[in-house]
Amino acid sequence: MPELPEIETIRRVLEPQIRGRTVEKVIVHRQEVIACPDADAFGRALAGQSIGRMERRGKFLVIGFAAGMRLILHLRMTGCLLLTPGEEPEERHTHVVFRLSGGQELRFADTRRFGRLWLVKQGENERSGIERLGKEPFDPDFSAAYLQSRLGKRKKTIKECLLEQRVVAGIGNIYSDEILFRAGIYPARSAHSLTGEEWARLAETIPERLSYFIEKDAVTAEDYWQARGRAYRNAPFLQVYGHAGARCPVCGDTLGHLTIGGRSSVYCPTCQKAPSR
DNA sequence: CCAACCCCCTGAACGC
DNA sequence: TGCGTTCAGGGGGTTG
Repeated sequence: MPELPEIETIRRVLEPQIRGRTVEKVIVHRQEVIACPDADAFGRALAGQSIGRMERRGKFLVIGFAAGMRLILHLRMTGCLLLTPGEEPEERHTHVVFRLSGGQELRFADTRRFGRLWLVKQGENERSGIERLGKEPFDPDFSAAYLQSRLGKRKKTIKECLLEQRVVAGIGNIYSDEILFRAGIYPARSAHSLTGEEWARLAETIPERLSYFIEKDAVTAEDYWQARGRAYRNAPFLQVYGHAGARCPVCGDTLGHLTIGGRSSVYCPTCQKAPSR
């Protein structure tokens, strides 16, 4: 589910609420969601630790502890993090519970169990993939030159390229469609067919769209809790994703649908011209 | 390096 | 209404 804007929202809501709290106890219902170390070592290492900063890198969340220890989380499709009073009944599919000082619990729930947690010491990354991520869209070095150097010779479609976390960190299926629509680029174009001007437009549009959706996604701690950690509010602002068959908000043409790299894609046939051939 | 394919799970929506 | 099928906004691993 969540892509960069939603992960950023979770970070903004939770960080001020959990920072400085102590993890009193860890309860693991499903060991398989803990990628490393094993569940016992995971709980032992965290017990008594004080929570430091919570950061985002791509679609990963990283919670810092003393001595450089980090808890890395990836929510994948259906994972969610909920901070809730300990006396509240557990949501279905709650797999890991962090009991915090003050009576609150931080709970990781995930219907499909694709999400993973890694607890790593300073310098380690344990194949979480976080070390292999490409540039953050908000990195000052993020540029047309960077995109072109990484993708300019690729045969793959530009849409598939935007989904590659090793190139740009944080874009998923929804926002790749929104970005390509905004940039006026047909999603099934081969990356190597893009012009310099188009790379420049993409480099501008990627951070622009992502910040726009981060703002639209803003939510209070109370609303986040009410929605049980699933307060995704961007749907009303999506221009193309989920709107195949509807009118293009810019030109009024009928939005089309394509399958690209096995992923559903929506685009405007007028605003995003397909190559003639 | 790259592309093509496989796998992991549950639940909602769809089609008959 | 019921039931089988398809699809979903994530990523990793293996093979050629």
